[in-house]
Amino acid sequence: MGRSPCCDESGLKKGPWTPEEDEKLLQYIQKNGHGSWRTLPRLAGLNRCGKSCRLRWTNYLRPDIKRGKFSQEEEQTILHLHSILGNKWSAIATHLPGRTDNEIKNFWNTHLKKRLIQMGFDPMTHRPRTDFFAALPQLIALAALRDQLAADPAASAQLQAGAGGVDVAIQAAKLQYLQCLLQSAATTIDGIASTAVAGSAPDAEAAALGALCSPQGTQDSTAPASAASDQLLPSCTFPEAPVSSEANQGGLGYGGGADVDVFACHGGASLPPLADLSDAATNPSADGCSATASSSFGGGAGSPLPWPEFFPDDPFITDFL
DNA sequence: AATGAAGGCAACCGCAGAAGG
DNA sequence: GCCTTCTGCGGTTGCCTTCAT
Repeated sequence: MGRSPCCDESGLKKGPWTPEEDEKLLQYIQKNGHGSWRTLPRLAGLNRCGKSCRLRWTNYLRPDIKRGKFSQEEEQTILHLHSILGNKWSAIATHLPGRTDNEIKNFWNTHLKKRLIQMGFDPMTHRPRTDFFAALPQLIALAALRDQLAADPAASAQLQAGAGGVDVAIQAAKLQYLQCLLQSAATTIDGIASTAVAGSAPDAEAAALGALCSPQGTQDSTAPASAASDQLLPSCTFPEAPVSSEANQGGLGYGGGADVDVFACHGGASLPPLADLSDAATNPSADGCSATASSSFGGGAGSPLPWPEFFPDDPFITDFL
């Protein structure tokens, strides 16, 4: 496992490529192919190491490189594959024609990852964040509230009918949300090993490929992709959280149970731009279903979480998002 | 207009596996 | 089977641009 000595050679140029260097490399490869990357620089008259040439070619000069912003469909593909494969950028890149692993990696690190975090998802597991211990006192208070309501249904009904009903409903909804997080945390702990190494598991990759290669979406739960995904990514849907049918049908045609789970986590189509989060917060709707249906997230698909639109200004909830 | 902060991206570094002798 | 070389990959860095003050 010797280290490549190519970059240890002194006197080789580093840093940004000049147009002249690009031209030399392009001309040479178009004429001769890249052959051995190690010998290429000398043959092409470049004072660079082979590694640098290969990187420049694969990430920038290759004629089939697609430049520009990632489309929503590409974004969905990345999210979907990342949820299954993890940081296997090259594997992900094979399913995005014209995109390089480096580009995808950068896009993930600078955009998607941040959005997931801001939405309260763990970017590695694609599951709701579970750092709820900071909110333990509130959790206890909510649990007490639940007990109180359970013990006195009449009072509960009265409260809900009266002026305080909204507050109670909100508190109950919070409680339900927290219970979901707790449940999610438990399953995360159980499955964290398999989830964390999902990308390195050949079966997982095969499953992902199977899902992609599947000629049409299928609800057949015996399909390998579905089965594998169910194992690796236990359902993380939220109570009452609507799973956009558009999301499962949209664009990619992955189909199958795998997509249901994965996109339920992400709330359907692509993630909203960061700005949209505040938009959603300032535009609460009357109920969870309509709230998500009317969300501006990702091309009109459902919101990932109904709760922020219930009580967008609540610091307790925003702490989670 | 100047300056600092933040974001985005190209490129480098080092590790690991494959291939060949 | 062992060693060396080469290639590919993922993580990280640093520069450049944009935005905010």
